[in-house]
Amino acid sequence: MRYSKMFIPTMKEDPKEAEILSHRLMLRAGFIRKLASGVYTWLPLGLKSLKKVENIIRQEMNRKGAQEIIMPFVQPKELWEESGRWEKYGKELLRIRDRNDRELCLGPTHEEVVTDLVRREVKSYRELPLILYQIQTKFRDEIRPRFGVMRSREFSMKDAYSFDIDEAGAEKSYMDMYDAYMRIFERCGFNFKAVEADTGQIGGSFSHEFMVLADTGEDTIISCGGCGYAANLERAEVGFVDREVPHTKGQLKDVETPGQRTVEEVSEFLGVKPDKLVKTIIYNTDRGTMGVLVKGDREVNEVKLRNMLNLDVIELADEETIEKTTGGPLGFSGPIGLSIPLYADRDVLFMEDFVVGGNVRDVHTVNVNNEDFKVKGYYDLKVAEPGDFCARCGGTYSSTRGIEVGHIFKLGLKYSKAMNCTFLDKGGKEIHAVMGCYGIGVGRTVAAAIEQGHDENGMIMPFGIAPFEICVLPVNSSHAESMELAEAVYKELLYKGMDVIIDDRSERPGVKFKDCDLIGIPIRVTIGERNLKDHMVEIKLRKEKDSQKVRKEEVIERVLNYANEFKRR
RNA sequence: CGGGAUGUAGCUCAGUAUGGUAGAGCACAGCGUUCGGGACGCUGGGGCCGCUGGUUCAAGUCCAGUCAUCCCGACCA
Repeated sequence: MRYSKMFIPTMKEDPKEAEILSHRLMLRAGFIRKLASGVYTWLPLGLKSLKKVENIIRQEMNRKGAQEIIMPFVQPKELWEESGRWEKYGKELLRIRDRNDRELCLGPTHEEVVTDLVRREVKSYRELPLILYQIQTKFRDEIRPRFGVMRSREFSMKDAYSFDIDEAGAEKSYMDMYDAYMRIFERCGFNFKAVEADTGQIGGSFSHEFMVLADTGEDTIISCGGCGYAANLERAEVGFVDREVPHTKGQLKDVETPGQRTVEEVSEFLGVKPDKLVKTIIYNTDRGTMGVLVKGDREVNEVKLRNMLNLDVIELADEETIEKTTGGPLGFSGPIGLSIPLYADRDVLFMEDFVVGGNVRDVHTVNVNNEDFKVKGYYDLKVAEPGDFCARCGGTYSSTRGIEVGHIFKLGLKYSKAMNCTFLDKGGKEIHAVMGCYGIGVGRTVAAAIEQGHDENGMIMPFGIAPFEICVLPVNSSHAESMELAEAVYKELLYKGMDVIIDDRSERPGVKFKDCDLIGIPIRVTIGERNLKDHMVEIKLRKEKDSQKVRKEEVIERVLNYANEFKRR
C-alpha cells in the first residue's frame, strides 16, 4: 500500500472527547471516527487491525471445528418472548417497530436466534456436537457508552454457541473454546489472564472471563500468587483461617452516638477502629427483607449473596423499610433483636466485643458478641480485597485491573428448555441440547492492544494485529536514489508476503516519522541520503529506542528475520 | 435515571462579567524559502456562534425551552 493513496487522517492534537489512551490514539491515528454517542466508523487503518483480529479468531475457531454463519441483526419480538428476555433484558435491548407495527429488536446477542435455528434443523444426536459462530455487529443501548470502541453501543462481536448431547459433551466444547481463546489472545500478543467469573443474568453453571491486564481496565481481578487462582472481583471467594471462636468478655452496653451514622463517624466518635464495628445492611429481595452482617471496613458482595440464596432481586432497602424492620433510622441498624433473617460474613464469627447499631436513633451498642444475636449462618459474603486469604490454597490475594475481551459460559439447558430445542438420543428419547456460549469483543480487542502497547509517541501495536507489519520510509521522496531503493525494498517485501506500506508522500521527514510512530507499525525501514552514501539503510523496531544500520543488500533478509521472530512469539 | 460541565472554522480553544460588523493557533489551497523527528514567510478559502423562541434599535453575549456531547454515580453479555 502507498501511504499517499491511503485514507489516513491523523491528528496532531488530542481530541477533547477522548478520555483514555487507546481512544485518543485511535482517533489521532485515524483508526476510528465517531458518528454518534457509542457509534463509530472504522477507517481503513483501524479496519485493517480489526480484520486481523477477526482472522485470528476465525482460524482458531475453525481449528476447533466451529463453523461460521451470519445471523440477522434484526430479530423478532416473539423469539425473545419465548426465552423470557423480552421482559427481563431491560432498556439495553433496543426495540423498534416496522411499518406493520410488528415489534423487533436490534440483536445484543444471539442465543434466541441460534437456538431457534438449531431446534428447527437438528433432529438427531448424530448431528451433534455442533458449534456455530459469527462475527457480526451487535447493538446494546448502553446506559453510558465511553472509552470509544471499548464500551460502545454498536460493536463487532464474535459469538459462538455450542450444542451437545450431554454434560460431558458440553464440557468438552467449553474446554475447546477455552483453548481456542487462549491461543487467540496469545496470538494477539496480550498479557492476559483467564479468570473465573460470575455467570450473571445469563445463568448457567460456570464461566471464565479473558482479561487483558491494563491499569485503565474497568474490571478488577483478584488473583493468588500461591496457586494461580484468579477471579473477577464479584466472584472471588475469600478464604479464612480457622481460629478459636472467642467468648464473651465485655459487658453489653448501649451508648449515645448522636448523628453518627457511617462507619467512619461512629469509629471516630467512639475511638475504635472500623474493624471493631459490624455493619448491618438491610436488603429487599424477592424473598423478603433480610439483613447482612459484615465487618465495618468491608463491603457486602451482593453477587455472592444472590448466588448463595438463589435470589433474583437484591436491592438496598429504603429508609422506610429499615425503620419498619429495625425500629431505628438508617445508620443505626444492628442485629440484636431483629426478626428478619440475618446472614453474616464469616469475619464476624471471629470478632469479639464489637460495635453495632442500636436500632434506635443516635444509639449504638458496644461489647457485642455473637451470642447476643441469632443469624442463619456465617458465609463468605464480602467483596474480596488484596491481602485476603486465597480460598483454594490459603495464599495471599493481590489485585490488578483488566479489560474483559472474552467471556465464555456454560449455559446448560436454560435456552434449550425455554425454547424447546430438542433432539432424539440413541434410544429414541427426546432430550434437550446442552448449550454453551462464547463471546469476544473484536473492537475492544483492538483497543485493548493499544491500551497495553503505547508510549508518548503513539501506539506500539503487536505484530499480529498492527495495521501494517512494515513501513518503508524514504526520508526525502524527491531524492531519486532513495526512492528507487525504497520502491525496490517495498516490492520485494510485498512479494515475500509481508503487509507493508511505503510512505511515498512528499512530506517533511519529521511528519513521516511522527505518523509512523503514531500508527504503531512494528518495523520501520528508513532510507535516507545520508546512510545511502555508505550503502546503508536503517531498521528500527517500534518497541525499541534505537535503530540499527544494515547494508542495503541485507535489508530484506534482516527485516524478514525480525518478522519471523515476531510471528513466533 | 441522579449529579456536574460543555456546545463558536475540520481540530484545540479565546471572545460571553459590561449586547454594537466573528477571532487565534493548528489543519486546508497557492507562491517562495526549507528538508533525518509534527519548518518558516506571504496570500487566500472556510462560520445558521448546537437548535427554537423571547427581550432589544441591535444577541455569539441576556432570558426560556430544547437537542447533542463529555465526566462522576447507579447499571452492565
